[in-house]
Amino acid sequence: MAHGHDEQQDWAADAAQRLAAAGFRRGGARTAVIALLDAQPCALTAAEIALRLRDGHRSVGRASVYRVLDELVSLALVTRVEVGQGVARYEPARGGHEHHHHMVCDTCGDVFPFADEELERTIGRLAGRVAFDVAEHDIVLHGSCAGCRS
Amino acid sequence: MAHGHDEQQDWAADAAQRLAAAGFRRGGARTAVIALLDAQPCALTAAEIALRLRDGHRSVGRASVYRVLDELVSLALVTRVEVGQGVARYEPARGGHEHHHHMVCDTCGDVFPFADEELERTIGRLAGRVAFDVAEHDIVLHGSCAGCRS
DNA sequence: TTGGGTGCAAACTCTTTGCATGCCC
DNA sequence: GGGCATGCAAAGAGTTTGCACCCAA
Repeated sequence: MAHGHDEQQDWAADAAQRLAAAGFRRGGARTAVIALLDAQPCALTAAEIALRLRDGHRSVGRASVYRVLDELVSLALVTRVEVGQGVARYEPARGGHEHHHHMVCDTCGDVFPFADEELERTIGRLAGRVAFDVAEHDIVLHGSCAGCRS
Repeated sequence: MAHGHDEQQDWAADAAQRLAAAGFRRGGARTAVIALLDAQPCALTAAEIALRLRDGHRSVGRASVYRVLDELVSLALVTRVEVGQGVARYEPARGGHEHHHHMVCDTCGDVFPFADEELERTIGRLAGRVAFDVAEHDIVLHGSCAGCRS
C-alpha cells in the first residue's frame, strides 16, 4: 500500500496537468485554490476558500474562486457537494480510493467524511436496476456529531 | 394492503390537525400550500409552488410560501430536499410507506423519485456503525433520464 | 505582444425579515 | 376585538457577470 496511490498523492499536479491539457494557462489564483483544496481533509465552501487564502499569503478574489471551482468541476477534478443549508461545498476528486460521503451535524453545522464499501456496492447494484443512467451519487447523513450529541 | 395507509391518504388532514395542535391558526395561504403539496408526486421548489398557486385560484405571496414551508418542516410534516443547483425543494413527509430518494437528470434538470428497500437496509446498518447519531439521510443520484440519454 | 487570467464591483437569484393590513378564533 | 396570518417591499446571503488591468506564453 506504499505505492500506487498517485491519484491521491499527486492530485494537485494532476489537476495542473489536466488544466494545461485543456488549454488553460497557469495563474496565481488557480494555483492557490488548487493547493488549498489539496491540503483539505473534507469539502470547503467558496467563502471558506476565499477566507483561508486571504489569511494565508495569496489573497484571491471571490469571483476567481468561483471561476476556478467551476473550471475544476467541469473537468471533473473537483466534486461539488451539497449538504443542505443552501451552500455549495467543493473537494478534490481523487478517484476511487478516496471516494466518500458526508455526515452533517445539524446542531453545529460541521461536515464529516465517511466511506462505506457495503454502501457503494448497494448503490452499484441499484444503479443497474433503475431506468436512469446513473453517473454520480451523493449521500448525506444528517444528525448529531459526537460532540453535540451529549 | 388496502387499509392502513392513513398516513399517505390523509396527509393534508393530518398536517392541518398537527398545525392546530401546535397552536397555529388556519389561514388561506397555509391551506393552499398544503393542498398543493398533497397533490404532487415529487418535490417542488418554493418558486414552483408560488407559480402554481398563482396559476390556480389561490395566489400566495412568496414570503408566505417560505413561511408555511418553514413551519411544516419544523413540524416534520414536510421534507426539505437539496438536489444541487442551489435550490431547495419541498415534499410531504408521509411516513415510512412513502420514503423515497431522488434522481436528478443533469441534462434537463428534472427530478424523479425512487425507493429501494435494500438501500434503506444498508443505510440502517451503516447508521449503527458510525460515530454519529444519524437522524435522516438524503440520497441523490445524478445522471441522465431516459428521455435525455438518447 | 496577445489573449487568457484576475479582481473589483455591480447584477442576479433565492430566501428571510419588517411592517401594515386582514382574517380566524 | 385581539392577535396570529398574510402580502408587499426591502434587506441579506450566495453566486454570477461585466469590464478594465495584469501576466503567462
